[in-house]
Amino acid sequence: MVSKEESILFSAEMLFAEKGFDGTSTREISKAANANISLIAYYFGSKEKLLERIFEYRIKESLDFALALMLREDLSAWQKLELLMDKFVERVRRLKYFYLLVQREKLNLSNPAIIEIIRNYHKEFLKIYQTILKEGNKKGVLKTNYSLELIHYTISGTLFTGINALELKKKSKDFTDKMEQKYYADLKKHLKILLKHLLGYEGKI
Amino acid sequence: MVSKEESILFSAEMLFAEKGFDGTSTREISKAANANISLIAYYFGSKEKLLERIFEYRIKESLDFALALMLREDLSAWQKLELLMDKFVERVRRLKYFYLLVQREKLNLSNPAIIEIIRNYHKEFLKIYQTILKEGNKKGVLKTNYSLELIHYTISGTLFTGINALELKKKSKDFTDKMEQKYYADLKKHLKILLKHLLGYEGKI
DNA sequence: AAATATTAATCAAACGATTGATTAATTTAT
DNA sequence: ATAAATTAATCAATCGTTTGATTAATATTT
Repeated sequence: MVSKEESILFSAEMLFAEKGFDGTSTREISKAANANISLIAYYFGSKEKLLERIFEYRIKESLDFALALMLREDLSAWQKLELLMDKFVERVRRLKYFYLLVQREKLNLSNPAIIEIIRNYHKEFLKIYQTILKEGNKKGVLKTNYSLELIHYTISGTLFTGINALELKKKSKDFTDKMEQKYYADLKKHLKILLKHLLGYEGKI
Repeated sequence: MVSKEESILFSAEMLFAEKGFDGTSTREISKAANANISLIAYYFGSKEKLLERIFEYRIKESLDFALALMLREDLSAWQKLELLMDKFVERVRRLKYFYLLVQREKLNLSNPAIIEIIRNYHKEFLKIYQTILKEGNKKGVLKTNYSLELIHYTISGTLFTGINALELKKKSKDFTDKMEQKYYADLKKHLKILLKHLLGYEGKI
């Protein structure tokens, strides 16, 4: 049982992701959420602030999983990176609407509050990389002289571009579930290979 | 001296890129183009068809440069790839509004005509990679067993993600022209390193 | 060469529909 | 009975598009 407030939030997330912020009307949102249109103002203040709330809601939980991973002591640095790639892919897959929204807003850069959230998210993500890499560097298995920023662009760029292209493929009728499974498996493997090369990891993946 | 038709086309390209299709009104476009609002219908039929015309206009010239590069006989396969990376970066930089638009529409997938243009563009680009790689493979300097599609996702994903992040950086006052120059140089280098690893190139870059 | 007809380009004004937001009234829960 | 949640109705503003008229240039006929 979800409240009207949550219903509006989730409906808006999906609609904003699929049709864009300006391409989605408050009436569409309220209809999809089965809520009266004035409840948007009642719970969120405005359409714009509803968008901001979606970001706050999702980002809050977004870095936690990476942070928790970083602190695990039963894994080597490289194992952490491998797991990070797997979990990152799965997360973007599970929250595809939200990450579509993130990509849209990265192109927009019009809402200052959201710009700040994205900036901070990026910064925190780099920190996590850095912590893991320092650990791997101490043991001499990973090199850290390569630009972390460029590595991050490649990892997230490959992931998002790959998943967007998948959405295009899925529009074809002859694209099966099995093919989708393989697609995600290949993508995960590819991300690890990229990291292996860029970080000079010599072990098996 | 540009005609009103061109003026509308270029103004719309910039506005659609910066504010999105739905975020841009026909009145804004006509004002930016210094043209009467009815000229949009007169020259293009509708706002939607104006968007399609922008794609047709830019895509037509877009593959030509890659095609011409592919046919050059004075360059080795690896040299062609290096040049392709340089030119690709420079092109996206020069036509940043258009490539912003492309990224937006890759998230949208609502206009069938544009979906088809993007699909074809992607297909043609893969062909060009393939032709160059076959040539490099014949001489044994490049391996071609790696997925071309994944390589393309990584190259274009890295490029677009990098350039989008640059736009975010440029919003800071202390980001100088010199830093931007270095940023682009580093990005080009990084793309070549990615290719080198993924294609198993052993020579110097 | 002059007069007429046709075309392309441009304009201000208006169209009906939809937009995000707000009001005041009503229902529901505490 | 008070507070919180929800509703229908309404607001001014803006949306994409269309209209009918005007200008200037070109083509055709006399």
